[in-house]
Amino acid sequence: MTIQNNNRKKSHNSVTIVDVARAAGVSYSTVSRVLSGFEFVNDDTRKKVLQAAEAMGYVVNLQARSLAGGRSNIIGLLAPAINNGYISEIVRGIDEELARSDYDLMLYTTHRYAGKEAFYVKTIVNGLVDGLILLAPLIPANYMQALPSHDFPLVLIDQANSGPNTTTVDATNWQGAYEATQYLLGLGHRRVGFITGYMEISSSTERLDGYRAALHHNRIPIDETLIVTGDYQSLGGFQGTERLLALPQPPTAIFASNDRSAIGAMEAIRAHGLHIPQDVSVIGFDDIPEASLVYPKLTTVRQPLVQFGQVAVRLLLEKIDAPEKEARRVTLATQLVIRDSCAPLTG
Amino acid sequence: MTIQNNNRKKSHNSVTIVDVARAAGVSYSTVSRVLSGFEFVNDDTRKKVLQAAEAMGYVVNLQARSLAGGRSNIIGLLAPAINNGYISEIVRGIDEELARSDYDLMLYTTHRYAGKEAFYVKTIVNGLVDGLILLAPLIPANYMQALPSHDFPLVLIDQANSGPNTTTVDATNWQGAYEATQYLLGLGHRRVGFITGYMEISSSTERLDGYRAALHHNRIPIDETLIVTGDYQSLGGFQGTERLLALPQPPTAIFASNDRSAIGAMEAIRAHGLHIPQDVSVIGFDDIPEASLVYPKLTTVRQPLVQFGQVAVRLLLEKIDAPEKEARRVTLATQLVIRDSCAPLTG
DNA sequence: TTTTATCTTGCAAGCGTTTGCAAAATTGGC
DNA sequence: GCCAATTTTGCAAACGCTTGCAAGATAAAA
Repeated sequence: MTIQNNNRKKSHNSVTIVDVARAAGVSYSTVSRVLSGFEFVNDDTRKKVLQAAEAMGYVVNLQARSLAGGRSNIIGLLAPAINNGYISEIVRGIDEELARSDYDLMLYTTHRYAGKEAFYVKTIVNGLVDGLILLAPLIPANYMQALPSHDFPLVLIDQANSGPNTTTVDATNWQGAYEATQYLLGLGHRRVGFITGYMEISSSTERLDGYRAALHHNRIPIDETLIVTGDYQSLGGFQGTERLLALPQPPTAIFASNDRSAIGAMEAIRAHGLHIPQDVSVIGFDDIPEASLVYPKLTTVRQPLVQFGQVAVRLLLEKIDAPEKEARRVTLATQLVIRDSCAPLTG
Repeated sequence: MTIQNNNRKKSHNSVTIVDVARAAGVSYSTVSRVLSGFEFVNDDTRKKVLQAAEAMGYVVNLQARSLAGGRSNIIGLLAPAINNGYISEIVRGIDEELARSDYDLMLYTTHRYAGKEAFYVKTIVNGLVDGLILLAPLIPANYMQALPSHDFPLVLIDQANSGPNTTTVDATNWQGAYEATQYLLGLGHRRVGFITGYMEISSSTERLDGYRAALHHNRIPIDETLIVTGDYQSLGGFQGTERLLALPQPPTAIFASNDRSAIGAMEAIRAHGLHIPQDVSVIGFDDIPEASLVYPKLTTVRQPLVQFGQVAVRLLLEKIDAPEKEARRVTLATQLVIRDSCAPLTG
């Protein structure tokens, strides 16, 4: 039984369209029309209104606008967290692209909502935002079922497990993993350890498949003991690597499903007194900013992270403008970035 | 002259308090009172309403609530960007603390608003958010003057140049810089280069002062050529270091005003074919996650970044509950974190 | 000049809440 | 069992905006 706090006076002495209307000598609906860009307004009237609004320092009240059925000009972003390079690069892309439109960003971190996704999505979406970006959600369905309508503007980033009719942006995970593995094989490695990502997420399985395919095409039998389960986290990479190094025949190269786990792997390797890349080569995936900060600089498969965000926003705005339009899936190309963490197999 | 897009039907088939009221057999104001925790409601009524709301999947419409004078339960964060460890650590703290309350976060990156801060702050604040956090703003006044009332809930992080009556959280910049310099001097260094931060920001001047004070207390004359201007960015650190190394008598240690510029400094040093810490010691400030990723691991002055965010939120919520209360300034302690980038002066 | 099509504008209703005010119901004291 | 004090409820008026409808202006056509 909470105590109500009543001291919130309506101190918004703010200028409303009514004030502007009075100053400009027109009706408030005309002001509304000018301000929301309606076509059929006399140019003189428009000018008058705009001037008055400017002079009085009018700013729109987004709440009211969106309550009345207009747009809130806010889009929601649901991300697992924001404390890692992967996500913050994507968010940067989102932010940059949003800056070109006049939308603002509402940020939700999903760790808060474990188990109550549906409820929170409802709250979010209940008028507040015009569209929603889901960034690498574990189980997209949890969120999607809470959406108010089937064609509520929604874009998924980096998650392909979401049914056919969903707008998605992701990268060529399979291809990227294939090339990375190929690269390692080209350096002479035959025992290539693989640390998986979090296997609920589609990118993880795609990367694993790419790895398998590359071995297969090179007629290298797949040794299942070389495939260890990770979780896209640094610690997972560390632990997975420890298991790999404890093998009777440890790998000479390790392909980690993302850079974070690759960084964990590097630590584990060093903890074993081994050198990178002389003793063990390491390759990652993502090319987060940290990848070129670690020593040795990490060879990795670049995903165009910033572009993920930009494209997602563009797709979302499209969808907002035309909700009935067909969903699209945009797959961006990955690219092998060779730095210092891989060496040819010697001996 | 934009084309109006009218296809946004009110498809919010959402449950409103009126629906809940009907189902529970009470008036909608009673529902409102139950839902916003008003005291004087009969327990049975309360139960009935809560049940009905639950059963119907009611979720509040934040727009309407806040328009009608309630709280939006959203706080705004104005940050320069989000693509660096410094900020994302703080945001993490904010997010964590927010998760414990039931507030949500609206994120604004200020780079979008260059020169129009006042206008955007007005928009933001115009009903949308219950309070505002300003993260390391260059010129706080630009934002503050746009606030609707003098005691609109506002907290500044890491910016002390904001007049006396502002709630602020920052760290012991002077002290931290003093200790870092002291540490370098203790290692025998006498020529300690200093790369400043962006000098518009109070932390920059405080750190510079701390550096000066430490030299002074050790009776080491201050060589102004050893103090070069940076901007808290990696590139600034790089360029500053190049100037330092080009000096007739280059420094044997470099104190960069933050980790980003320290990382830039390290690159410059390596680019000159010198080794860290054997040839030049480097010390940073902040202890962002990247600091322990680089090679060698960066010795630095830790700021409790996550805590910045947490404390800021707590102060802000306090302020929201009691806007008339006195402003406070909370200064958190820094701490020297010794890693591998500094060595005793040899020869 | 009249008629008709096309622009412009204003009015009023409504979006989903909160909250002041007053009426109704309950409680307690005699 | 009655009256006053207190608790509980409902009504109605905002909050600031959008938008369908209809009327008034204006331009084009006849």
